[in-house]
Amino acid sequence: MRRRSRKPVTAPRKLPVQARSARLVADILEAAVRVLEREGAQRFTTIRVAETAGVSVGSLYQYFPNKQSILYRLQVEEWEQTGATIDAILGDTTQPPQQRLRTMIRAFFHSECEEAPLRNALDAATPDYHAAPESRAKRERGRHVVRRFLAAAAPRATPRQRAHGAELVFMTMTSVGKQLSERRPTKAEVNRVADAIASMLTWYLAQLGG
Amino acid sequence: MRRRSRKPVTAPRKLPVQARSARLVADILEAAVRVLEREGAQRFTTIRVAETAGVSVGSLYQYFPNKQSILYRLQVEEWEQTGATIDAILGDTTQPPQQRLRTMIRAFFHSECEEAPLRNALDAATPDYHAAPESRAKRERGRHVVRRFLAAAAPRATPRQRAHGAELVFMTMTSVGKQLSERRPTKAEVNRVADAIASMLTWYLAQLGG
DNA sequence: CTAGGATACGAATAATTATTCGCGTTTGGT
DNA sequence: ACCAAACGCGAATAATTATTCGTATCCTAG
Repeated sequence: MRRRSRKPVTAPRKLPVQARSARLVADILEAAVRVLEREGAQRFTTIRVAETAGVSVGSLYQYFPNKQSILYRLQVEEWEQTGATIDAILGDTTQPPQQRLRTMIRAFFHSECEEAPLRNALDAATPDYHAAPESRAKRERGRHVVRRFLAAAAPRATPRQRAHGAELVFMTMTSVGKQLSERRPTKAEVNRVADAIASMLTWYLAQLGG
Repeated sequence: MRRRSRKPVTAPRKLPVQARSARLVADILEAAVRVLEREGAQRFTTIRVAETAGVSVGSLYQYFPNKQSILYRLQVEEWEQTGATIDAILGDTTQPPQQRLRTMIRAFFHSECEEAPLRNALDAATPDYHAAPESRAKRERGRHVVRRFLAAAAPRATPRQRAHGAELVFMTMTSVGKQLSERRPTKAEVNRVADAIASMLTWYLAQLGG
């Protein structure tokens, strides 16, 4: 299956310099998404990705040191995108905090549900991604954004309380969003659950010192 | 890797009739748990399980039709145990509903965290377990228990509201519990999160018609 | 005590997979 | 037009794995 390799899985073997290789890398990443969505984590193989992309395995391995690196790259891109969305909504100071929280959770849940097959397969294919420093850094940044939001949402809380509150908001949001996405819910269901979660968290933050 | 087989993965190939084979089956299940805990889902192989159990692969395949059936059996046993605990706590009418909810969530979270390596590996090793009818039945029973509890916790809510409430309680509890367990938290952290979640859910149920 | 079913064994089988490597092709600068 | 580097290829390699099956051993009923 796998040869032993302790090299960092994220370091590319070679960087694309000509236009054709840049397109090749893009094609591979796009194909990887399609393979994950259509075949699932179990059937995510380098040969299948290469075939789907219309290139050969050898070409794939010229720009990705191993299979994991493709998956890691997709994970990073996923989180960067949703992270930016969260950041934008929570930082929109033209809205009152509770409105921001509700809007953000709705957006997050819908995003999770729309890309459910991809995200679930991606999570299943990268069982140790959470331990990776990249993942920890991304989530730390997410928690930081939420913590800054809490300065507005719970101004009278102590820093310690705010840290706990941010952790709770972040954890509840991400975990419920993930589980909800596994059920393939309707839009109405998503909104219902999102609003319930947002209401509970709003109440919690008010208790904390809103 | 795997030969095609469309037979139900849960049907045992043969039932143990003599004492030694009954012990063999027990040894295999016990070894499977240890392999999952110590090696993880990725390294869960039939040979490793057989070796750990001190038996041969051939013997293993005499009582389990395939690798999946071992994992499915462990999943079923896991959920039966925690399901019974939830049932007992929520049904204890000597306590007020909000107290029951808090106790149950604490117990559930601690149970999840204590067995985190096993549960996480088990989930990773059975990516399609949630689609299996056995799993759906177990969770349906769990939701039913929560729904019955809501009759006491939110007596003035409509049946529809109670159904939604039960879904929310169940989903929040299981998803947050799972995510929490992945962080290897201290007991104090577990209690803090459990109490926060319990408080939020209690407030939500009160809004619903407590 | 003994035969026949139950049990246990583990090397062999067959399939799958990640990754490599040598060779032919294309590209872009001069 | 030419050449060196970049690129692309895919059969070959090596490792791993689930599962089978022929054979040897054990247990128990009669």
